[in-house]
Amino acid sequence: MKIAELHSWPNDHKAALQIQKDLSSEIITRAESSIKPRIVVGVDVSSVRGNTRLWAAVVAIHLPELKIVEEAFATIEAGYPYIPGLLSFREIPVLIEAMRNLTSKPDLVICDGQGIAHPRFFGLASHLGLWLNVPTIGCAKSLLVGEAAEPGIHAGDWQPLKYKNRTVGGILRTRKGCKPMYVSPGHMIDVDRSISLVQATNKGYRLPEPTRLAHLAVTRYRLSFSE
DNA sequence: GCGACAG
DNA sequence: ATCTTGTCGC
Repeated sequence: MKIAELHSWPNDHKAALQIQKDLSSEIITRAESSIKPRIVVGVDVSSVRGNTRLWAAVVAIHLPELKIVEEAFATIEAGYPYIPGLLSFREIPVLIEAMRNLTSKPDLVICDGQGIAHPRFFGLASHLGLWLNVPTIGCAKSLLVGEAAEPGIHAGDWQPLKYKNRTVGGILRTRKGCKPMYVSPGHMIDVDRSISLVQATNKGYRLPEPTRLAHLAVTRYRLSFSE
């Protein structure tokens, strides 16, 4: 068990890398259940250049209607800078705080970052999923690691994302003619199900609805502090 | 050593 | 991620 490390925070980069390596073995890369999720939560974090404060919004959506059932927020001082590959150590504390303010019980969380499509197979979505013990999907707007063929131009077209001889996710065209999304399992889910659930939560925009609404919500929340 | 690099 | 206007393509 590496659960102790799950709740201990790294003092330096080297410790952070080791924690990711150790915890990655705890990640389940298959579907925990075949039951369709009803409550899907989108999460997003916002900040301001030149300031260390972070704001977070979590938005619970009901499937398949894609309607908001609840929103929750939190803001704290960042305890960690942004370092590619170590994003979760920066964003998880404020996300945990926001999740504590949510009364709905999520069946699935969609994160704005990578899952196992990560140098040590332990991106933000994996870290958050392990911490919350909830199925999670990483749905990022750009690539961190891996290689894939260019997906077709139509919505729904996708290609497997490979990294170090493993299929770690897929590059998914969520909207015709738009830049694709980088989808990977976070925890307790597999690649195929991650792809299909991102599509099931898409409402015709590039971003899946939970993520899109969380982004709008966190921007609104952050701006409410400067007035 | 060099380039790449989620948010 | 943030800052920031108009502009091009489906």
